[in-house]
Amino acid sequence: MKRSALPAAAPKSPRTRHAKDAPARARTQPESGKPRPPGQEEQADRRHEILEIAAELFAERGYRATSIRDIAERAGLLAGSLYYHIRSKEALFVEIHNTALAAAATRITNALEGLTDPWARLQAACLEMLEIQLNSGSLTLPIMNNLRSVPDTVRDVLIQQRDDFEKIFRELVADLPLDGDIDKNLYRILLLSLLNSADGWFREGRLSRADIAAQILRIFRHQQS
Amino acid sequence: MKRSALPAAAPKSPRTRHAKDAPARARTQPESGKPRPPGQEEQADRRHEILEIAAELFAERGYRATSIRDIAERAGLLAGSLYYHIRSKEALFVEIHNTALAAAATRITNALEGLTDPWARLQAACLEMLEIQLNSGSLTLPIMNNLRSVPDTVRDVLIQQRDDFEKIFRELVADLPLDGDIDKNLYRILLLSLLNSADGWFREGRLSRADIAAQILRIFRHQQS
DNA sequence: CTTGCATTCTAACAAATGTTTGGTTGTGAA
DNA sequence: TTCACAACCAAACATTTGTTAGAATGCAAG
Repeated sequence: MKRSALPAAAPKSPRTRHAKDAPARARTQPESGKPRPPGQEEQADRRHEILEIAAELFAERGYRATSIRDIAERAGLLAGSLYYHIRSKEALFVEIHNTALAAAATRITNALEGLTDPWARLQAACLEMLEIQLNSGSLTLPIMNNLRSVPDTVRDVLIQQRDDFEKIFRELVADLPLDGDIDKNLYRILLLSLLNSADGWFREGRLSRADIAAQILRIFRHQQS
Repeated sequence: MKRSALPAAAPKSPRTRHAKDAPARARTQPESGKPRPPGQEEQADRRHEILEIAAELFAERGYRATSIRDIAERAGLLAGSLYYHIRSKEALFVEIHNTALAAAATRITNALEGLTDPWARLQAACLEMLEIQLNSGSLTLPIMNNLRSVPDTVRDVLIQQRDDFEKIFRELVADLPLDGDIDKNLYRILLLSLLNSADGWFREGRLSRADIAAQILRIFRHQQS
């Protein structure tokens, strides 16, 4: 309710503000880390930056708790200016989710390259999924849990996209020499539920991500030969 | 954005409504199932009903996506009337969470009664936790995931309360004859993460809750003797 | 009937929300 | 210089939000 600490003054006349105070870093250079070749690829670059900022906020606060003004402020814009780059908040969220899922899929597929042992493949996938899920900075984080707070129109699209993504794990689990009385469907669902909510239980400093992946496989490995 | 279908008329003068149309079931009897001894225990009964309604809505839509007016409408009241029973939305949520955690703790403790084998105890706890998590109707459902969308002031209280609750599972896991290279802390965290997000992956009709609990233990059971 | 009390309504408030419109700026091309 | 255009600002809009204040309602006790 009261997250932003106001300057404790000027409570009157909210419509005579003269800019240069709220956006907090407007009108400075875009401060990109690279030396920035000044002639090209600058069009969709700003948009990508905005997508990353929005993804980070959505990841740490959820869809509804993240306002358009929050995203705009972090990007150094005013709220209305965001609509030059995006069509709506829902469309922004869906696009973030789609590109994140696609990026995660290719990252996991790449991490599997060269591995043949089914358990080693599963462990590599778990580790890569943990890295993805715990680096909420970049645009690779799917927000696949927390679908409760998202509007109905958005959720259906996300679920469809998520099911496509989970096909990777469906094949991984299918190749496992699991005992016959273990339901492979539930097995995969439980494993994915763990990984998807990783940022809910992960504590920095204890076990490394590789250790956790190894521990997960130590639990989920059964009837190995 | 447009969840409530308006009556498609009367767009003007929104402050001359004459009641008896919006609350949908105002002014009827409290419709309690019991024959209702009409002299007593009626004070806190209405309040309990409101807590249950709010708990159900919070569970299925999340904290921010559930408005005071949603809760009030489901209870047959107007928004302002809710404040006769509650102090604020945050306090309502915290109270729901506390009573839910307490109820869940006693349910699980009761389910453990008489069982001595550590694996049987763990399975009973898992099954009871599943029942709790999948019956979002009553006031026993903790909302322990989804803490991202909750305000900062509330989250700290919930986390403290949740840690107390998880002590039950801490002892359950401590009694397990697990292999030495399995981190019991992570083991418990992963198991709880599964159970807490159960309503995110459970699909009605496939496996029964008891089957799922058995499957979970088939996965998490190691080095048994 | 009257009084008191519990419960709900009516009506508004300020703030926050997603979004739109029209203007302003800088920059590169002509 | 002029032109065009991409990117942003300024200012508002209509809703929705949590919350409050005061007036009605009904019911039980006196």
